[in-house]
Amino acid sequence: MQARTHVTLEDVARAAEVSLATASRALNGTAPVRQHLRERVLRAAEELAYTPNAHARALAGATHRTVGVICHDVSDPYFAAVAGGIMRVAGDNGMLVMLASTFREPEREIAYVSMLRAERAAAILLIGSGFEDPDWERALDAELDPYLAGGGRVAVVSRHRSLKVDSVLPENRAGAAAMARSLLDLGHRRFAVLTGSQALTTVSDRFGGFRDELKKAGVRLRPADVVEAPFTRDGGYAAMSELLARGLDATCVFAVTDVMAIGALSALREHGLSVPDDVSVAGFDDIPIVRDLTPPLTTVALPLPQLGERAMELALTENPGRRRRIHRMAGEVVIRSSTRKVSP
Amino acid sequence: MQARTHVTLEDVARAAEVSLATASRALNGTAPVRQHLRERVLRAAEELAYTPNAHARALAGATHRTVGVICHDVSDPYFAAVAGGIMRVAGDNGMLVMLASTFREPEREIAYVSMLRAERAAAILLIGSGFEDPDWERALDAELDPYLAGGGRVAVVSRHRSLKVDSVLPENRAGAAAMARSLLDLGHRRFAVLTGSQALTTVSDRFGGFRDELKKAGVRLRPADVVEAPFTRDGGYAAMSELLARGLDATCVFAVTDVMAIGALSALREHGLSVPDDVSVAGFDDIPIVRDLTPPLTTVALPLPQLGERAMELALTENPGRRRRIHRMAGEVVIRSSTRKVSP
DNA sequence: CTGAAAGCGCTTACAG
DNA sequence: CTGAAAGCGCTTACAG
Repeated sequence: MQARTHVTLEDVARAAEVSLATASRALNGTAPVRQHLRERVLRAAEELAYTPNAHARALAGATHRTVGVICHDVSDPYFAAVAGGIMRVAGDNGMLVMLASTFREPEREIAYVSMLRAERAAAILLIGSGFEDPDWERALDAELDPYLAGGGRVAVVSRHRSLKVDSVLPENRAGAAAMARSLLDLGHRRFAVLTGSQALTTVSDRFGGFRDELKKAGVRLRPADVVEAPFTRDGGYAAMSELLARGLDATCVFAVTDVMAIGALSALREHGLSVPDDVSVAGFDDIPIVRDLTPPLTTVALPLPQLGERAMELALTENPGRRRRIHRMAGEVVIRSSTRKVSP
Repeated sequence: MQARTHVTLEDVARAAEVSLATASRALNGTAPVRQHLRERVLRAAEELAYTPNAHARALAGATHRTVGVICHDVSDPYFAAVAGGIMRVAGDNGMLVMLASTFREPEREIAYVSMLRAERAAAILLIGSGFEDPDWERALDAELDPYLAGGGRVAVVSRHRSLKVDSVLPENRAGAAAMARSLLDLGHRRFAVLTGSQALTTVSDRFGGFRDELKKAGVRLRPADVVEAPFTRDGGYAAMSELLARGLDATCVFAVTDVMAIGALSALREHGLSVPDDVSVAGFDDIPIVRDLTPPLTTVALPLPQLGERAMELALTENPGRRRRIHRMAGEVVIRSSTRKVSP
């Protein structure tokens, strides 16, 4: 066992020959302290390499500058981009971020909310699609409700929530519909779609928006045209491979995320098919890497870092009306070279 | 102002009609408590949605399950991959990770170490290349030394440190040398190198290893063959563009990181040059995306998630000998299609 | 096995 | 402006 001997405020006060209260005030600037005393305190703190104990401060009532962020997977490029925005705003506000990866296990998410609650985080951010699962929603609310009741702030990105929490909502449905229109405009009539689990609200919104817009134009998606796979690069690769094995007859493949589209692109290349000459491919998100692909990917661009920034700002900002604030973020179709015009 | 009323252990004890001590022991299992009392406590805690105050626990002496991780930028694919490993091990050990992005500002790094020290994090991980800057080293040590003296654990990835801290060290120099040999074997004799700031130890190791190995083979790099730029995709793009503007006469371009290589690839494509037919390109790191590029990138593969896992394990594991433990991780040259054979 | 009490390291009314 | 003291919410010897 290591002797965990820390320098305390009391050590500083003694060295500076002042009271605890004066040392505290000098260090925090919370109340005026005469110049020469302040200097003595600061010098003592410096010499002793004093660092206040954040736990003691938090316990004694000072506000704790810590926010919790829960995501599915830090190493996913989508989240990495959103996290960039979160970290920027957090850093600018002197907040420390506690980050947790759930690896898409709902129980982990609930466990982390509980830990963050225990840490008395000033705010909790939930990033990424939730599940349409009433049991899970209920268990999550059981953690979130008392947290909110205790004055905690919660903001979510990409989640429909019955709860009254502030939300940043990408317009998934509208974005996917706009993409459908763009692809129809290019002349495509036969589509295939690569989706993740339909239990994820993001997936069902994007898929639904795409499918409904096609339907309006009289284009139907048959069940065989839709392949569901994990929400990852390898999922996209697997889904595309399956489609190819069945004999692809679409002229255009829409993947509900760029990450899946990247896997699809690799599957097509390995299969000897050329994009966009043999088949067009489109994605959703506009993660940074997709413009460096060959061909660069057509996609629905979401302002990823801003999603994180807005969420952080909502969480950091007082909510006077106490009503749920919703910040919608539109996606924009960006046509790059992975899609081409065809004659219908 | 919000009334931050939390349910406390005292509330639970009262509801269960036991003493504070018994409630604490029942909840933590730190000492035997008779069955019927324990059940009463657990039920009361459940009903009141009680969450222990982590600050009070930490202050009262319980160990705090929190680790701090400091990196340059969460949204960099290199770090995202390393972070994946860190989060996995942290999650398996029930630790909460506090993550900070320095955006390559040395002062921020020092400020974050100080914050993590205040948080009494059980361990601090420093991920990513340090600078060769004595002032900064000294200021950092001034924070780290008292932390270590207080029983804190520190582990670093990709850093040379004079300090006695556990380290995970990718073999940058050897990896770059191996890459040089592979490229020489392919017949290349005229090289260009895209580097980041030479003040970063990672850069100087990789660049040095590459250059020295070429020299052994009698191949010299002229100053004009080396372009320094920011350690990012855009830096690689800019460096490559500059090289092209000057009239590229190399048959092979080595970028000291994959991220820079990606930018270089895009610059080449926009310039109408084909890789590898017109020029070969190689990188370093093997971030996940590079195998999905067209052409897939030749690179020195580092086991990125393992770098994070090892660092976390070092930090979580008692160090009996109290000596600096160094975990070296070899890189492996992976030849993909971005490089081709040429006749010298 | 159980409880009363001290103590962790701060902050902040409350007097002066 | 300064200090003595209470209190934040726990854990853990110390008695019993």
